[in-house]
Amino acid sequence: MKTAVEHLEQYGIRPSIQRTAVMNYLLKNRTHPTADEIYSALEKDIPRLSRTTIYNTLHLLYEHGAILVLNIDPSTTHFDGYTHPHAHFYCTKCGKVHDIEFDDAQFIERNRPRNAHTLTDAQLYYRGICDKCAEAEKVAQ
Amino acid sequence: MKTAVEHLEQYGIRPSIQRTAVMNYLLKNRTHPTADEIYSALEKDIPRLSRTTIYNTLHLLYEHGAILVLNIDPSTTHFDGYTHPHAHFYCTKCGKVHDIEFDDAQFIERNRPRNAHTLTDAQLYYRGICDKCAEAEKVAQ
DNA sequence: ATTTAGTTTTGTAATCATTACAACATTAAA
DNA sequence: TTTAATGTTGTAATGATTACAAAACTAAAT
Repeated sequence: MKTAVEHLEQYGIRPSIQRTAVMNYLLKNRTHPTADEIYSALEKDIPRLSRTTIYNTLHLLYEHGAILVLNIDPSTTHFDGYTHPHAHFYCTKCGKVHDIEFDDAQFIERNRPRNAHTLTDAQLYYRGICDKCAEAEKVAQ
Repeated sequence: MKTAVEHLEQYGIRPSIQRTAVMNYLLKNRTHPTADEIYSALEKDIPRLSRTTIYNTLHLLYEHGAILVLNIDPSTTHFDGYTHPHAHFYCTKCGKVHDIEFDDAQFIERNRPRNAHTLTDAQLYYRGICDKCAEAEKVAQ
C-alpha cells in the first residue's frame, strides 16, 4: 500500500506534516469522515492544529484530485481518500456513508454532459435507511 | 400540463396558497432554483411571505416525493420540480445547474445499495465548467 | 354563526459548518 | 543569512438553514 507522502507527491502536493496526516487519515480510515472528525482525530497528535488547516488541506487535496468530496449529507461535507469511481449510500438514520461498487464502469463517462468543457467531478449518491437501522427500528417497537 | 394544485394533491399535500406558489414556481421554472431565489420571486406576489415557509414547504414537498433536492452546489441547496430520473451538471463558474438525460434508465435501480432497506433518493451529479464559461474565458484573454 | 381543535404561516433568534483574513511560522532559494 | 515564497494558525465573520413560539387560517362540530 502506498504511503500518504507518496500519494501527495503523485498529485503534485508538497507533503507537510499536516497534509500528510490528513491524507494518511483518509487512506487508513475508509469511513468518509467530515472535516471535524478528521480534526478531532488529528489534534491529539498534532498540537496547535487548526481547523482552518484541515479545511485548507482538504480543498487542496480536492483541487489536485487526491480525494473525493461528498455532498451526500445535507448538513456537512464528507471526504473520501479512495478516488476510484464508485457510488455512495447515505443512511439518513445513522448518518453513515457506505461505498457502492457499480457494474458498468463506462456509464458515468458515457453519460457525461454534452455541454461540459471540463469535468472535475462525477458522483452517484443514494439516500435512504440502511438494513441495520431498519432492523433496530423493528426491535424497538 | 398538470397544474400545481393537481401536483400537490397527487402527492397528498394540501394545496395552500404558499405551497401552490412554490410548486407552481418549480414547475414553470426549470432552472433548479435555490430557496432564496424562490423566496425572492414569490414575495412580490405574496405579501408577508416568510423565508421559513419556503424552507418548510420545500421540505414537505421533498418528504412527499413531489420534488428533488439537489446537493450539487456545495454552498447552497437547489430544487427541482421535475422528478423523472435524470442527472445534473453543475458549472462551478456560472453556478448554473443543467439537466442530463441518461441512456440507461435501469442503471440506477440495478446498482442500488445491497444494504439499503429503504431508498428515498438517488442522484447522479457532474461538476465542471460548461462550454459557455470556457468560451467566455478564452475571449477574455 | 361560533366554538374548538388542528393545521399552516410568520418573524425573530439561534445554530453551525465553512470562509476571510491577517499574523505568525516554516521552508526553499539566492 | 537574507529574502521570498509557502504553509499554518486563531479569531472573527458569513450565510444558509433551523428552532421555536406566536399569530393566522381552515375545517369540522355544536
